[in-house]
Amino acid sequence: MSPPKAAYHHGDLRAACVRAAMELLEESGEAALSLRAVARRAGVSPAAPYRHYADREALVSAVAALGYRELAERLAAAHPSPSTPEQLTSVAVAYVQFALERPALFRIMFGEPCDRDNDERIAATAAVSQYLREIVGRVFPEADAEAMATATWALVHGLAFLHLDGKLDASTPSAVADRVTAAIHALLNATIHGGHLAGN
Amino acid sequence: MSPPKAAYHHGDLRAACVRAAMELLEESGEAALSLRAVARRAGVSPAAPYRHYADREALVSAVAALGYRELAERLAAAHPSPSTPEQLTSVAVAYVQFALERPALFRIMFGEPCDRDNDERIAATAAVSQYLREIVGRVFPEADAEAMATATWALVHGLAFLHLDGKLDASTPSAVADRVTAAIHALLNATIHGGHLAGN
DNA sequence: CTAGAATGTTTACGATGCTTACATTAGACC
DNA sequence: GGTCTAATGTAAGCATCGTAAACATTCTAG
Repeated sequence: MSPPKAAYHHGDLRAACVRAAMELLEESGEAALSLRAVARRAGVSPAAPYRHYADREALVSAVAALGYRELAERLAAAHPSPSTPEQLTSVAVAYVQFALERPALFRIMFGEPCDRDNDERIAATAAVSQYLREIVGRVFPEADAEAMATATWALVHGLAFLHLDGKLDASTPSAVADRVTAAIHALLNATIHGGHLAGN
Repeated sequence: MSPPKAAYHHGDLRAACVRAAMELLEESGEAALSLRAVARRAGVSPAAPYRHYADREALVSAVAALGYRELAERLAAAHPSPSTPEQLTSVAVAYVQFALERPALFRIMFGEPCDRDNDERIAATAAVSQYLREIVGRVFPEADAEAMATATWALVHGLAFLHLDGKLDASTPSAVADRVTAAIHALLNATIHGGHLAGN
């Protein structure tokens, strides 16, 4: 059907590996994500994936890159182009919920020493970063865009991890959404002893 | 010398294991942290650690717990009891720098599916959380303490991870400190289209 | 149709986590 | 002091893993 040009013996082992890896990850967590298991699931010998991925980490990076793309979709689905703090908040909630719905994937995307040489990965995270910067620029036009984008990403990213690690209660999605919303509002409304902080 | 009561065959394998594990972690990263390597370094048979730790994860949890304690010390050293935003910021910088100086440890503390049954670990993270809440209560007495503490921790935690993962440049400590400071200031000074956000 | 390149397979090695059965030693009791 | 028991460490072994090398198969170009 599609032009991925049906391949030799298997069909398209390269893609099948990422797919199998993603499935294993979602089904049984990161511990279950072994190259051998991926090969088994793809119906192929244990050494076959090495024709397409230099080592285990290369495969993991490919999975992470896919994860970034899916995260981007998810954020866009929450709101295509937020321009108010409320809309920004809904994107933040989507970010955290993505992390909670796919914890193993999220950990692979962010919780591992990352492969800085993987182009796919670099491009994917640059896209997320870029997307965030645009949003922040719209929502906080008066702020230092760079610093504000960093702060926003960090805030949301931190909320995701703290929930993921059980540091914050994540038993129900709505509790999470409320906490994320409250945290963002608290920060934005913070009045420092009634005044403003000295400029950066 | 000290009263740790010299033990049986080894001396104090339990403690020696955490120490060896921490060393391996700092020297060669998480990948090098195997139970066998720990046993080797402690000069003991590969199965010996199992007398003290049910499995690999139990040892890792012990290392993480130690990490929490060291992080707490580090934060206290930055400022014993911060009560201004500037002092809070210096604690935040210390948090991020701890993560960058001991990346493997930090990842083990926060980047792994955590063992929720480990008392040491629970107590240690509760302490950090409690400490943060006190600070925030002093610095932002008018804010919703709960939400504000959450937001602050998340912001700092997120900054740590984004630097750790190369999403933000962490080449020099001062660049990191500047960015952390700028991010916090940007958020606290954010004027949402000139106004405030609707209550919680 | 043939040759070479691309793709998978077999087999093997060393390392790991963990279990079971066994050996040693420390310390309590008499 | 001598003996018993439980705490501690050892030996040996299993299943799994990542990865490499040699080999086989199949696609594609000429």
